[in-house]
Amino acid sequence: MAGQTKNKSLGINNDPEDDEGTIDFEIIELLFFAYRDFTGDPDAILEKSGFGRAHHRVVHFVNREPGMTVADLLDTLKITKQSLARVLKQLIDSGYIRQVTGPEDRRQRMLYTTTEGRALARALAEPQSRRIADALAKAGPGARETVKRFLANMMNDTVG
Amino acid sequence: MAGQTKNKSLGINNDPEDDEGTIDFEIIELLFFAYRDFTGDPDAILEKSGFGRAHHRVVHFVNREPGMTVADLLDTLKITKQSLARVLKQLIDSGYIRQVTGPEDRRQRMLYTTTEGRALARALAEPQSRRIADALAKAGPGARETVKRFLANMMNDTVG
DNA sequence: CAATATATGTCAGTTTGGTTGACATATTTC
DNA sequence: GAAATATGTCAACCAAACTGACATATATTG
Repeated sequence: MAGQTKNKSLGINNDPEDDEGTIDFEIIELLFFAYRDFTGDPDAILEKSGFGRAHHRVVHFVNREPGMTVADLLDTLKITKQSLARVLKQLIDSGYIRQVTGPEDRRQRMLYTTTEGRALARALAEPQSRRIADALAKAGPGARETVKRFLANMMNDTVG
Repeated sequence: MAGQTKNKSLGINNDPEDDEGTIDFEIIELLFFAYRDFTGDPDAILEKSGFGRAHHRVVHFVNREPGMTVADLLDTLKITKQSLARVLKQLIDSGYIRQVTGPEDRRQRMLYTTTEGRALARALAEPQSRRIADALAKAGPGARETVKRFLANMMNDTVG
């Protein structure tokens, strides 16, 4: 038995072993720490711009898919339009993102990064990209494909 | 050239190709979506308890390292003690976590999950663990070791 | 022993980024 | 012309972080 029994009368658990073997605490925690430090990379740049992580995500996805509509963006971020509104408005007012009335459906607003928005998106992505490259290089050959498959499978809408 | 030139006079970028090859947008986005869906797993359980993700993290780490002090926890979570205070107080008042005065240093409060806290931690970890197991299985043999190395290397304090 | 440092707790106010609900406007579709 | 859709906006609210200030108990140090 791995269990310790002292403190049992207090309802205290001090035995970390019981769940091992059934629950994958190791990768759960690696994901937590890896993602925490990964998202910390752009913070210095964001602070200079006066933006937060919400702005980061918006600039990122608009830059990646130029011409996406507001509805597309809401679907990607899985937030409400009221949440998006403030952040998007600030990015438009600051000149990082522009809206263009949809050519087919004039109700739509197609979103584009400006030159400055594009530069911001790139600056934010750069340290993250470097971190990934280093981590993959140290993880050995073939790591990129394995990690890609793993992460894709972790997503809800994975088909295969 | 991959660039489109229309809209240039408006300062609009609609060319997603420019950065590819230098910035690893693919894995940046896979990480975003994978982590978003991964952290969504426990939400249903948390809602029943009336807790949030902050509570989840506290119960998780206290359960994993029984007897850790408040300072340990702050260092792990990288938040301020004022942020931790409310969440920790709620968990103590609800009977999920207990504090024990440090046997050597009586200023310290060693943290332990109660039986209920342990059950909660396990319930929260279970769907995440299942998601990981499925993703690893589909990612092929050897995926676990590669993913572990990759994630560990993504952390700030990775030595090797 | 007195002074200082440390671990923790708490009060008060602020910020970011999310939520719901209601309603307005322009445009498209039926 | 009526209904549905895409977007925007107002208002209130909430979760979870932040800063700054201060209190208490205990440990360490001069």
